Amino acid sequence: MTAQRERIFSALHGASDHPTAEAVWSEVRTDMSSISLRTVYQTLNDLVGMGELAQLDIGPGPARFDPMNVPHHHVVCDACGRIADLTVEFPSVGLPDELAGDFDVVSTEIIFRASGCGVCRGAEG
Amino acid sequence: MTAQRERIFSALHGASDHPTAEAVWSEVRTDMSSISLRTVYQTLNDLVGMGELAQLDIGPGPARFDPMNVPHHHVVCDACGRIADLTVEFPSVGLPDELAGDFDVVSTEIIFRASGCGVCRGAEG
DNA sequence: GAGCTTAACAACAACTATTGTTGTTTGACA
DNA sequence: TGTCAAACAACAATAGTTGTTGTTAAGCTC
Ligand SMILES: [Mn+2]
Ligand SMILES: [Mn+2]
Ligand SMILES: [Zn+2]
Ligand SMILES: [Zn+2]
Repeated sequence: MTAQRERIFSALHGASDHPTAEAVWSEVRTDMSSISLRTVYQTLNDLVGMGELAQLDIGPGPARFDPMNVPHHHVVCDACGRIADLTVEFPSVGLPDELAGDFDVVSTEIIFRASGCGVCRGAEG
Repeated sequence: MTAQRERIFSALHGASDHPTAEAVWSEVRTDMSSISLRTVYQTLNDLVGMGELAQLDIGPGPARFDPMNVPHHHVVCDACGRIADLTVEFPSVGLPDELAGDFDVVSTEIIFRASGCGVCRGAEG
């Protein structure tokens, strides 16, 4: 673990908003002005590979990175882009028997999509 | 509705595999050799805007387009990229009360991720 | 059917997000 | 201190998608 890796890791754990790679870069550059965006991408990919981070690809735009390493779900506001965590479990959600033999399911993601949220509504009045 | 639009629309309804824009382009070009990829993207976007199609952004790579206009869920094989439809409903899945006031939820997507599937397994032996 | 109008089109350029490449730095260790 | 490997920064390139613009073609008027 190099200084860059540690700094990126801590930046992510300090952010609860599922930042993009560029957002992480922005944050990290306040301390390490010479770090390259390439290194941030590389490190984030490594951490995802190690299972330390999750990568969220929710709709168009850049990938978001998620420091929470317990499985959880998300609520996405399509108006402002906010992504909230949802630690609730839904044990009743499973693949029907007819498909269970076809697919080796390893995880289940639930995404609630919203047309607006408290932050949006608050921002405009 | 122009000939191009009609052809793109029919190409999508003839494909059950959630094709990419490029795949649609490939298919359509067998008949209309001069159609541009730009037109395919434009038309697909228009159809999504009209609610005739859904756009799926599942993980990295190009967007996939979905002709089924009843809400449904998906099973994704991360090994081969196959995406299967799941018309089962999960009525028990909803946003917990504590967040229901914050987010104006308009839809719910469930994605089952698989590490392999019948097609993969069959293909290698 | 010629002339006007407008929407859609093809061609091409630009852009965003991400990854490939390569030479340099850094830090562990002999 | 010299050797080595891993990680890095700089830069180039790629994939996917959208912006722009001049051209074509369909619909309407007379
Ligand atoms: Mn999360
Ligand atoms: Mn589908
Ligand atoms: Zn919002
Ligand atoms: Zn498969």
